[in-house]
Amino acid sequence: MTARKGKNPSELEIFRDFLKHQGMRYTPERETIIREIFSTHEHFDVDSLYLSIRQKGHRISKASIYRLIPLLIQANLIEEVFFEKGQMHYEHIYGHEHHCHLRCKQCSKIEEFSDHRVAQIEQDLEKRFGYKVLRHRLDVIGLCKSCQKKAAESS
Amino acid sequence: MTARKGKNPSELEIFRDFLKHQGMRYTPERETIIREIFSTHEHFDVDSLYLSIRQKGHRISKASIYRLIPLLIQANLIEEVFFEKGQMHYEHIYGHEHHCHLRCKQCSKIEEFSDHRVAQIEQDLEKRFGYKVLRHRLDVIGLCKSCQKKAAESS
DNA sequence: GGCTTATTGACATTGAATAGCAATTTCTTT
DNA sequence: AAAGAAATTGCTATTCAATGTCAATAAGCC
Repeated sequence: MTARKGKNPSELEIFRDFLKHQGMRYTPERETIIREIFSTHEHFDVDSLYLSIRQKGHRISKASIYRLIPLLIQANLIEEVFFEKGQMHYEHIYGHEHHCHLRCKQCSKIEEFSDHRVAQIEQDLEKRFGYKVLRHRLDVIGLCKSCQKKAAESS
Repeated sequence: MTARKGKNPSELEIFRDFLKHQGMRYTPERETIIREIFSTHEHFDVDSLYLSIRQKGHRISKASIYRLIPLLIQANLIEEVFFEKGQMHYEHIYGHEHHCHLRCKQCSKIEEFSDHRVAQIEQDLEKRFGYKVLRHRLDVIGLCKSCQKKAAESS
């Protein structure tokens, strides 16, 4: 399906360049973690990432994950999505169509969507405030269909 | 300026009703905390709120603040804005014109803005996904004018 | 291969947020 | 207005995500 024609650099190549530029080193541990992050398009937190890496038989310490995340953010490969139950949640943004989130306040279900009007808003903001816009995060919070039904029944 | 004509209930009245509805109690401690939150339109975190309450001579424990915040969120009086340096930041949403944030990635400066197109997006989402939309949060991240200048100089 | 220095992993530490509990205080019910 | 049931407060102890420390290891350059 997504036949990569060798034109876009992979996330690993990008990160390798990023590290070299900073005088840092490319290690097997870092590669393993990045491969795992990019193996799905799901959101993740440090704990779930750690577990899925372990389940695949790799022995990597949690500290290495914690240390890698700020670097991946700096390299624009992942970003913070939301903070829930005491843990930050992330998702990779490279190689993944940008999208916004529609979240149910009650059951935490998430729908993804995108809307070109946000890009227009960004352009206007650049003109109005003189910012160079890098990215945005739009979270819409509401009640999903079934939670509305439940709420109506219990009133 | 903002002559309150007694028509809109105050945040305290709303919260009082909310508490009664839940079988909970209205206490002087809760009133003091709410008054402090609504005395400015600034963002706050638990620590800064605790300090400003103490500076006004009130003796309220931090635990009471931590316990009150989820209630205020439930009552739709405040909401989480962003998580930074290990602390959640909040702002009150009742009695305060809704707005979005344009944040500088480098220096953390924040510009507030609002845009009617977001309301249109919400309406479309309700139709498309069958959600009842309650609110949204749009954070645009970029580089402010002076940080762009700095970046250009040091390249 | 050898050298410099970043990185790893294990453990200790920090600090925001939560839980437990006795002493109070609210609020309803006489 | 007084009493009683139950929620709340403030203190302390606890949890646990995230960070710091440091010796051992390994990457990357010559």
